[in-house]
Amino acid sequence: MRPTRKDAYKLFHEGTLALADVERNGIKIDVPYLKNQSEKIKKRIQKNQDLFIQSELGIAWKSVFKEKTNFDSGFQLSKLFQILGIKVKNITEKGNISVDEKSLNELVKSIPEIDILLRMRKLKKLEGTYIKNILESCFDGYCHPSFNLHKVRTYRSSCSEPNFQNIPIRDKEIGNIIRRAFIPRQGRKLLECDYTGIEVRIACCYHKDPVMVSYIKDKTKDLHRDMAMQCYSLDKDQITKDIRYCGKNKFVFPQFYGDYYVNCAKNLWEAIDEMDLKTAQNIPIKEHLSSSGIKTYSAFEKHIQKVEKDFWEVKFKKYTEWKKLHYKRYLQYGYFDTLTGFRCSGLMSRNDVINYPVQGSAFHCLLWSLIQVQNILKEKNMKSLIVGQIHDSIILDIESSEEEEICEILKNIMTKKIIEHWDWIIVPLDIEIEITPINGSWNEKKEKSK
DNA sequence: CCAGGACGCGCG
DNA sequence: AAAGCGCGCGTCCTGG
Repeated sequence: MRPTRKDAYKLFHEGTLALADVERNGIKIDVPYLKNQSEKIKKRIQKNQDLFIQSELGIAWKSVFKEKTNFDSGFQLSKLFQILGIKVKNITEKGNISVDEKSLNELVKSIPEIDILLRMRKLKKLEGTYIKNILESCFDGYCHPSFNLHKVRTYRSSCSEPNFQNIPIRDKEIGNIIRRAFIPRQGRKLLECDYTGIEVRIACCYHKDPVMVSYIKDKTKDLHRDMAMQCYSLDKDQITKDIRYCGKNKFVFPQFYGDYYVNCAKNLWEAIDEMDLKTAQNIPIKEHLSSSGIKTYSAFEKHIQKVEKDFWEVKFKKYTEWKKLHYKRYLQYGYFDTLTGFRCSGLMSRNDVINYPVQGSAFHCLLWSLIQVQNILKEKNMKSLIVGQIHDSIILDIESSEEEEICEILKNIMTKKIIEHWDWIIVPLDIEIEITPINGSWNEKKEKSK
């Protein structure tokens, strides 16, 4: 760890103490539920395996690998594909046949039993990585993950034994099963408080791009929607939730992290069929693109290249200037300092240099807030407890009667006090609060009405 | 037999 | 010229 200033040292010193409290508090686990689920999931895995063995692919697998057959082995599967002459588009970094979910999904049409294999993988991940691990690390019904501040290059935190920061949520079915196991103490609620779009906002504090700042300050503006419009050549009234999602996750964020138009174009294009994208007026996107003169993939790629050029050279000119200057300074000095006072040095790629300071400082906003909230809870002798942290969110186990006071404290610290504390924060910060019912589990969290 | 590489996959 | 950032953890597999 290389703090360059006293306040940076202080942040991590106090952060360590506060996180030690969080670790000691622990999060309550519904152990009987989890044990029951473990059995159920194991049975489902077995059922799928029985089904797969009898499938054409399963039989071929057995005839090739005999007693060594192992349906968990990606190595065997890629060998099998080679032998059977099954073509797979994607390859791994080391040049081997890729058998990840995306590659396999492309084969489902011609080999339907692949679906069973994918199902098995999902359930095994759930049981092996989550259910089993949480049960094993549970002590007296409480799980006490370790929150580390000394292990990440960007000065973010990490979490282990178990890793509380990667509990499934994107896959609804899997997410519900596992999050149902995280519960509040008797008669209480779980509360999760997120910083909304913290990395984009903290990036503004570095590049100070006026266009980006106005996107954040002006609530009628919407960058993800605007970029979705440009990428798919649409008007405002043609945008749907799915189309905006693609603008956000297949153009804007990848671009911020340093991706380039070839990948973006590919992902935006593939999403059209995968998600069956249609305009709000129900016109299929490819049809729409075609009538706007973009008839082939190659034309689409050229179009996205132009969108990218406009994005960085026209729209966010000042952002681009910062990236250039910041990287140049790194090349000159061999290091750079974050706004929060930490030094990053050593060999880094251009993308690393641009991303590290933002990722680190964004987390430091969360850490600083967590420390303040923890101190207030102690000073006021409150019963609510902080039980976890996930990069841009704090999770509390709250006494119901303290709910309103807790929300006030969170809002005050995370959106007001922090701006007073760090004068380099030049954009407003905002939070979102989600709460479970009394005795409700983590999968029942709902946004608190304001 | 163990350590570590490779891969896959979960989250922000 | 390069070509998306950060983690932890499970399994399989190879090489010492």
